Amino acid sequence: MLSIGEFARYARVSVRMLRHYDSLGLLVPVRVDATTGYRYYSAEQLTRLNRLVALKELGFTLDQVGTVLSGDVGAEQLRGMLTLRRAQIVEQIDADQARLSEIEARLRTIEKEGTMSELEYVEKSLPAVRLAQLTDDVGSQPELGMKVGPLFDRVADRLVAAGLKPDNPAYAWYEESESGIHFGAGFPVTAESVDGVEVVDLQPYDRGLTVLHHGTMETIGDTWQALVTEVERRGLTFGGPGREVYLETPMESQEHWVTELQQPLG
Amino acid sequence: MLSIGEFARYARVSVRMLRHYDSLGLLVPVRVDATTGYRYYSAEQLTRLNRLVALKELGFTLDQVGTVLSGDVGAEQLRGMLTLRRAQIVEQIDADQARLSEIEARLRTIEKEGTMSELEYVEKSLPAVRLAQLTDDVGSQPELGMKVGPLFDRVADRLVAAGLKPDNPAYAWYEESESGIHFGAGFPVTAESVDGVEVVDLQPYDRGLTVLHHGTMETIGDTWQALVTEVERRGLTFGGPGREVYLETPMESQEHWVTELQQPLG
DNA sequence: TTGCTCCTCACGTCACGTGAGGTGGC
DNA sequence: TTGCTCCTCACGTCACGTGAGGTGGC
Repeated sequence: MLSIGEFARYARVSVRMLRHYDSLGLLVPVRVDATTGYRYYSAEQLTRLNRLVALKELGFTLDQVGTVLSGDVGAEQLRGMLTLRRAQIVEQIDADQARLSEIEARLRTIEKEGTMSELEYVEKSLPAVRLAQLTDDVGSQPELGMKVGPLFDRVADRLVAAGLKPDNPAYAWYEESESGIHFGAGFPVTAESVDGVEVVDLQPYDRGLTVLHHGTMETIGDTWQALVTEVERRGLTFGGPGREVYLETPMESQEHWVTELQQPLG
Repeated sequence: MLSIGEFARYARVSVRMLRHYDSLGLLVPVRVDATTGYRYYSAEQLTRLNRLVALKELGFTLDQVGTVLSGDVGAEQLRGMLTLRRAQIVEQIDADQARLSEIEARLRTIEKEGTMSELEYVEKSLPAVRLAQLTDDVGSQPELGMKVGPLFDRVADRLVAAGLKPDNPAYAWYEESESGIHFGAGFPVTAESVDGVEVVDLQPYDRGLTVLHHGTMETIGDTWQALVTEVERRGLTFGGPGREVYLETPMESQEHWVTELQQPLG
C-alpha cells in the first residue's frame, strides 16, 4: 500500500491529478482512511494509471478515458474511437501546417519590408444578395472610372421613382467579356421586381477572399491587383466575378469611403 | 455606423465575440449609446477586426493580439513573436505526429489481435537511487532464477546485522559481461556506507522505457523480452543496464507481486 | 517543537457559447 | 401587439495548478 505521494512519484504524475482522477471515479484508491481521509493505493493500480495516462496522451478527454477504462467497450468500438481520434489529429496537423506557412510568409514580409503588411486578406463565405441593378460594358479598365458612379446614380433615381429608397450597402460586380468588361451596379432589395431596373440574385459562395479598400475609387484598381496576386500566392482558384461592397460612403468626400473587395473562389 | 449585428455579419464573427473584444478593450465601438447601451461600429473598424481575427488565427492569445494591435511593437519584436509562435507550432505538429503514429500502431494491434494490448509501456525519467547491494555473476540467463532471490536474502541479513531494516522498494539490475551476466540486488539506504555490503548510487536517466510485470518471477524474462522489443519498435536506443523495482512483494505468494522493469534509454 | 505529508475547499485559466430576464423601435 | 435586435449578468467548458487554512505522525 502506497501513500498518494509515493504513488505519484512512482508514476510521475502530480498528487493533484490523482485526487482529480479519484473525484471523477477514474482511479479510486484501494483504501481511504475513514478518520484522516488519507488515500492509499496498491502497486497493482499502477497498471490502470498507466493506461489512463497513455490514453490521455493520445488526446482523449478524461470522459472518453473513463469509457475505455470501464472495460465495456468492444474492439469494434475502440477501433471507432481511435479512427475518429486519428482524423481529428490529421485535421489539427493540417491546420497547424497552414498556420505555419502563413507565419513564415509574414516573417519573409518583415525581412523584406521591415514591417507587417497593412492589408489583411480574409477568407470567408460570401452571402447571396438580391440586387436592383443596371449593367453596362466598357472596352477597358480605365474607362470604368467614368461609368460606375453615374450608373449607381441612375439606379438610385429609378428606385426613388419606383417609390423605394436605395438601401445600404451598395454592390458592384465585374466580369470579363470578349469585348472588354461587363459590369453591374445596384442596391439590395427584397421585392421580386422593380420598375425600370433589373432584379437579380447574386450567387452565394462558400469561399471568397476579401480585402478592404480605404479612400477614393481612383486607387481601387491597385487594391484589386493586390487581391488577385494574393489569391495566386495562396494557390487558390477563381470562382466567379469579383464584387465591391460599399460599406461606408460619406457624401462629403471619398477620403473616408470603405469598400470591401470580394473575390469568389472555386 | 453599423449596429453590432450588422458589423458581426459583415465580418463573420459572433455578436458575443464583439462584446468580448469590447470588454477586453481590444475593439471598442466608435459610439456607445448612453441610454440604451447599444454599440455602434464604423466600417473602418473592420480593418482592426480583420487584423485581430487574423492574429488569433495564427494562434496568438487575445493578450498577445492586444499587444500587437496596440501598435507599439517594433518590427524586431514582432519578428520575435512570430518566430516563437513558429517554434511552438512546430513542436505541436511533432507531438501530434507522435500521437498519430502511436494511434496507428494501436489500430494495427487491434486488427491483428482483436483487442488492445494489455501491456502499457511508459516513457519517463528514471530517478537516482542509493543502494546497499551485493553483486554476483552467472553464465547465462536461466541461472538467474536460482541466484537473485538468495542474493536479496543475504543483503537483507547483513542490513539487519548492521542495525538497519531493509527499506522498500528493492532494486535489482543486470548488465551483460564477457562471461555472461553481471547483476546486483539491494535496498535503498541513505547512509554513506554499511558494514558487510556495498553502497552505490544508481545513476539517474532522463529517459527510460518501463513496463509493469505482474506475478511470479518465473515469467519475468518474457516481460523483459517484450520491453526490449518495444524499445526497438519505437526506434529508441539503449542507455544503460536494465533495472527491476519490486513495488509490491506480499510474502504469501508471488502471485500478486508487482515489479517495474526499467530500461534506460540513450 | 520544527518539517513533512496529507486533507478539503475554492479561485483562476481561455475565449467565448448559451441561457435568463429584460428593454426599445418597427 | 408580435418579432427582431440589443442589453447585462452569470454559469459552464476542461484538466488541473495554486494558494489558503488546517491536521496528524516522526
